[in-house]
This record gives sequence, structure tokens and C-alpha cells, in this order.
Amino acid sequence: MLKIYNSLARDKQVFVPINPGQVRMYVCGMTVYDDCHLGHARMLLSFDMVYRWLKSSDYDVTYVRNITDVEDKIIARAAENHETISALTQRMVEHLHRDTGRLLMLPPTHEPRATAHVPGMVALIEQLIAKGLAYPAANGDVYYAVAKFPGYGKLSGKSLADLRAGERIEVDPHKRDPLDFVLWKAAKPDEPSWPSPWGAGRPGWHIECSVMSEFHLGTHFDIHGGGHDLQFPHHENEIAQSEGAHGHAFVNYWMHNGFLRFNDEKMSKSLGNFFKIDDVLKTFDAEVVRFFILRAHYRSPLNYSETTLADAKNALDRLYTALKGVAAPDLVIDWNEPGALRFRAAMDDDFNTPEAVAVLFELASEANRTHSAQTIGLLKALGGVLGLLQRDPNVYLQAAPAGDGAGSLSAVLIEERIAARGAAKQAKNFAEADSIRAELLAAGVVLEDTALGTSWRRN
RNA sequence: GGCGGGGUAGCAAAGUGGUUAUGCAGCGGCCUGCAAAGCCGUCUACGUGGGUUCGAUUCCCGCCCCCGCCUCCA
Repeated sequence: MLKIYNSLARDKQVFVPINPGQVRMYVCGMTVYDDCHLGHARMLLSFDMVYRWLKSSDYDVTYVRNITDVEDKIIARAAENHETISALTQRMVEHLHRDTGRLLMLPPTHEPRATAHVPGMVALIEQLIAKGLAYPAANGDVYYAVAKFPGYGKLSGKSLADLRAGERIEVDPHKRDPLDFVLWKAAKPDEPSWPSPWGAGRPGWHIECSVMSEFHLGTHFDIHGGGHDLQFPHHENEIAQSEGAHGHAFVNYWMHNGFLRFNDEKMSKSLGNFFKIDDVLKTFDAEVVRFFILRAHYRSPLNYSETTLADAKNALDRLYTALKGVAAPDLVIDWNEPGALRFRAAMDDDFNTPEAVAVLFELASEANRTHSAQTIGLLKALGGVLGLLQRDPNVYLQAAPAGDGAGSLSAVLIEERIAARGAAKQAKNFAEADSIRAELLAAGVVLEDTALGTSWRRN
């Protein structure tokens, strides 16, 4: 029985899908004006993990993750780069797919782009105006009248009074209430625009998610996810738009992942303390990065550093080393088997991946003790549920260092040196054998003498 | 100021009213020509002051510290 921490209820709740056996899930994806950083990776990986677990739990899952391809920052960046908006967004979408692919994420069922749904947004705004929840202003903008929507603040636990007290922005004179947010922005020169009943313009940010989720999932669906920073105002505004327009519940379970931090601060563009996925992958194996993120709980803060990532690498090495002993049979997981049972209980408890990973380590210990093909098969299969441990162990352990691998010894050369060392050992010339081993170690290659001969891995 | 999330052993990170989390690192042993890997054993814990309780890291209250949202942000 799956329990999910629902931000709306501020509590773990038993997950009951609207339609039995079926889950409809929407996640706020990327605004494509720059490469993804590790904080984005955490969000993307968290919901990839959720998607995988729901599928493993035999749900028929429709997973929608949008792409925001029209927005202030995109316009500004394109101008800065002296390129067209579509050239910029197309390139960034390619980078997004490159990065998610490397991090072993499954593609979402649908990946709608905002620019393809503008007419739907115009239609939704018209509905909101008709219901008296939105109003066009003299400047050509259209605003949402926050005070007209009774439930405003229910997701983020804020009241209108609190929000007004915390007011930090200068009031736009076109807004009736300072808290009103923009649904439609009047066109400015040299900016992309679409026709609308209020004149040429472009959509505000929040409206796209209400429209794209409805397009693919309907007006009432199961799970909506995103980074914690989207809880307010973005998700609050989505609720106001969708529930305001349709008059019924929008989303049953709201999920928010915790931040990735660097030096105990949120990693973000505005703070400038971010590491791009592409750059991190020049130093660390992508599966190590995936494992690093999955071994923390998705809602907890997670600190990134060279040390914590290196730690994750050593830990993943142990798992793959356990897999190396015996060929893992491909097996169908028997969820009544004790290890699988514990794994499932952990995942069903609000996706407790640290606990699930602990089960993996216990299986690894058991496999090291017993060399049971069954245990090794289970370890690999459960790892697969998290998108881990699917490579051939030797391919993982002997992989050239992440990045271009420049300066690393080739496998052929390593094998030659191992043969030379073997000959020296035969001749009881241990000084020579040890010197070859030391030479390889200095090049990042560790030798392991086993009953079956000498094997090697990179450290 | 309002709202929310945290402070767990050297580091990372789960969890629990009483019984080993887990990983990395350390120490001792086994194995090994010596190592590595593995196995066995082992040392460091629950921010702080009270309260409830037979018993609290785990529940309640106060305090300290950190982080986030309240403005674009995953």
C-alpha cells in the first residue's frame, strides 16, 4: 500500500488513484534557456524514480513533463546570444534530452511545449474572465483576481493577509490587488506574440501548466510534482486557474522534491552556485550521480560536494563488485521474498529510496557470503527498479574515467602489464610483480588476484 | 515579520518509545607471497534545557542554530 507525502495535506496519505490501476502524473519541467544543473537533475531524477516505482507497482502511468519554451529569461538570453528564440530553445531541449538520457531517465509519456498550446491558454483565460476570476487591464495584460478565488493559499499554507504583510515587490498600478498575477502579457516590440481577444501578447508562466495538464490528463488527475520552490506561487496559481475555471478539484496529490545544496545553500541560478550536469559528468560516472541522488530521500535537503559524490562512487562500486562474482540471472522479482518485501515496504513509504538502497547493500553482503545466483539476480533486479546496476559489472568497474578519459591506460595495455606481472609472479620475482602493480595503481588501476586469475578495475 | 523543513556517530544518510539502519572512512582478525576485494569482529550518535513515561534520539513545551518560500527559480 503506497503512501505519498501530500504537500496539500502536509501529511503522508494512502495513495488511491482516481481510476483504479491508472495513474496520471504531471511534473513541471524545464524552462529551456540554459543547461540543466544538478538541482534540476535532482527534480528530474526524483520524479523519474516515482514514475518507475508506480510502473513497478503495476499501474498504467501517464507521465507528463512540460517544457517551457517562451518566457522572459528565454527572450533575454536569445537576445544576449544574438540568436533566435527557437534556435536557443531547440538547442537547450537537445541538451536536456542528452542529460536525462545519460542519467538513465525514462522519457515521459508526453513532453508538451508551451508554444504549442497558446490557443488553449487563451481559451482558459477567457473562461476565467467569464467567471469573474480574471480581468483585462488597460495596458493589455490580463490578471487573475486572487481575492476572488476562495481557496487561494491552501497549498502553500499562506493567507492573503500574510502575503500582503510580506509584500516585497512594487505594486503594478494595473493590478486591482498587488497579489494578482499575470495570465497574459501584452506584446512588446521584438518579442514573440500570439493573437488574442486582448490584443497580441504572450502567456504568463502559470497558465501553461493548467492547460497542458488538462490537455493530456484532464481537469482532475492524480499527482502533480515539481521542485519545492514551485509550491508558491506557481502551483498555488495553477490551482487557482484550474479549480477556478472548472469548479472542481484539480490534483489529488502534490509532491515537492527537496533542494540540492552546495555549501548548505540551495543550488540555484540566481545564487550562481550551480554545477551543470554536463560538467559534473566530466568527472563522475552518470550512474554514480544517479545513485548519489537516489540514496537520499527525495524530500530531504542534499548537499553536493566532491566528497559526497566520491563517497557515492565508492558505495556503488561495492554493489557492482558484489554483482561481479556470479552471472546474474534475469529474474522476475518475487515480491514475497524477504529482501524484495523490505524493498517494497521502503518504496511504498513515500518513496524511501535510502531504505531501499540499504536493502540493496544487505543483498550485496549476502551475495558476497553465499555467492547465490538467486540473491545476485534479485540484487540486480531490484537495482533495476531504481534504474541502477544494469551494466555488466566489469564494464562499470573498468570504465575509462568519466569525461574524455584522456591519459588513462587502455585495457589492452593493462592486460599486457598484468601478463608481465603474472610471469614475474611465476618466477617468484615478487619485487618486479609488485612494481608493476604499483605502476598500474599510480595510473588508477587496481589489481585483484583471484582463484581465477588477476582481474582489474579502475578506482 | 508570516509560513514551512531540518539539526543523528569522523563524513553521508534512514529510522524507531525499550532490541544492529545502511554506505564511506578508522581499528583488529581471517584470507593473500604481499596486496586488493570479500568475510568476521570493533570504536565514535541522536542540538540544548525541561516535561510525560518503568523507560525518549523517537511524544509535549521552551531555547539555540541552519535552510527554504513569501520576487524569477527544480
